[in-house]
Amino acid sequence: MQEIPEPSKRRLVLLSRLLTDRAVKNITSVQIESLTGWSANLVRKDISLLGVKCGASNGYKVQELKEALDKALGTGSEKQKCCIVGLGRMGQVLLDNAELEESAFKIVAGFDSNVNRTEVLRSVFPLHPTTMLESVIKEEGISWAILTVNSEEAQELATRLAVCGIKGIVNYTPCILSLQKEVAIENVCLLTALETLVAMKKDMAAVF
Amino acid sequence: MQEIPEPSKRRLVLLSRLLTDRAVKNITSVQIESLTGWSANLVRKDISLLGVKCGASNGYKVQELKEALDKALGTGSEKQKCCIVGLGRMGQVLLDNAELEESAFKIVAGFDSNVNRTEVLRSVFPLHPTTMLESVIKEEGISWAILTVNSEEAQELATRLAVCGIKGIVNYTPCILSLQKEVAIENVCLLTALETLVAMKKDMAAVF
DNA sequence: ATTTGTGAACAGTTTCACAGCG
DNA sequence: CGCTGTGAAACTGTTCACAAAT
Repeated sequence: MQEIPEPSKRRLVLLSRLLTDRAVKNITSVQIESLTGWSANLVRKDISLLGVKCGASNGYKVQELKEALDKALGTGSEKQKCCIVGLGRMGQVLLDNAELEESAFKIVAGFDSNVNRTEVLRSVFPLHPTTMLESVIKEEGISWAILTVNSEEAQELATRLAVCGIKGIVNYTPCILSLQKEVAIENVCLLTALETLVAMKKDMAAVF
Repeated sequence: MQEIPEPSKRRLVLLSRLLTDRAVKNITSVQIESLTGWSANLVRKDISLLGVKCGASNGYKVQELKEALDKALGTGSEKQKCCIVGLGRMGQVLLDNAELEESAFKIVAGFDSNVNRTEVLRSVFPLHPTTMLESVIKEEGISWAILTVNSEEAQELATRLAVCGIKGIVNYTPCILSLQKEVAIENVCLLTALETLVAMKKDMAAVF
């Protein structure tokens, strides 16, 4: 009994996505290789970590594999509650984002320090002033946060979210958030992503 | 002479960010550890890969370290040209994104298959119909793309970008893009980020 | 016959321990 | 003498090769 490696988890999340809406009944590790670029060997190893055997001479059964993935990834069961912190331009786009419609996630609250916004903006879930952050997160049992505030507020609000017991933050700000390692962070800011692309493509020879 | 490991590159990108606008002259690996969660040993190893020696008994010289990072990461020199593909709600938010203002990146073109949008929307750089994608990218010498189209168009446009010789794509769509591995991809879609957070926090025990 | 599943070998990454330097 | 810089050790993740399964 061992823990699934982090790189494998990241690939398995994407594999689950790859399998959704796929019309075929079966898929082989070689087909997955050609779709993702991960070696067929690696794909098989990753899947074997799930502890299910849903493949044979004609490849994996897509349906069974998808179910095993969702179960292992925690994406299958009931809806995970999220909140949006920061209702500026980016936050507003994510507010009524159809993307999450058929997903395992549900946004149940929005916050902004500008009361004008929380009163004027319309959404299917309630919007609150940031002063209510702690109480609403506790009452609603929110586990995940989407951070779309401006840079000046980012660390302070991240800290408050962490104190609330939030399990993870999707960070749209360019700030490096300093939090205890129990809080997972995914940095999705455009600038960071672009810089990472450049670093990946650059042949950075270590000088040795 | 060896290549810098990918995990190190990703950390170094974030380290560079951490150092910007930092008022202090010096910073130690232990301070970086407390800000980032990476062990001080790892921080020193990462920095040593740059081949510069900018630290001593009172820590690293922030200025020198920052310069070495930007040089190694390719983020220091002249502006990198980017384009936005897809001018829906997300694309529009990124259009006049102040975030890139003082960065190494410059958006020089936007594309959308809806000519209404390319004609009505205002921005400091020109907007073109998607039919112009190949010619504009070639003429402008654009290296990086920000993909904000809807899911249906994502793979087709990614393929066209790859054919143009684009070096990397920041993927805002929930699609898994299939491209030759010369094209770097950073997935920043909200759904993927949330699913990754859940997977990271879940104690996924491999069944052995 | 073809493809999975997996232990063992290999490669990559991180940690450790301590020499060297300001 | 505290902190960096770095080989060597320990650990983690990937590839390989082939037995098992259908």
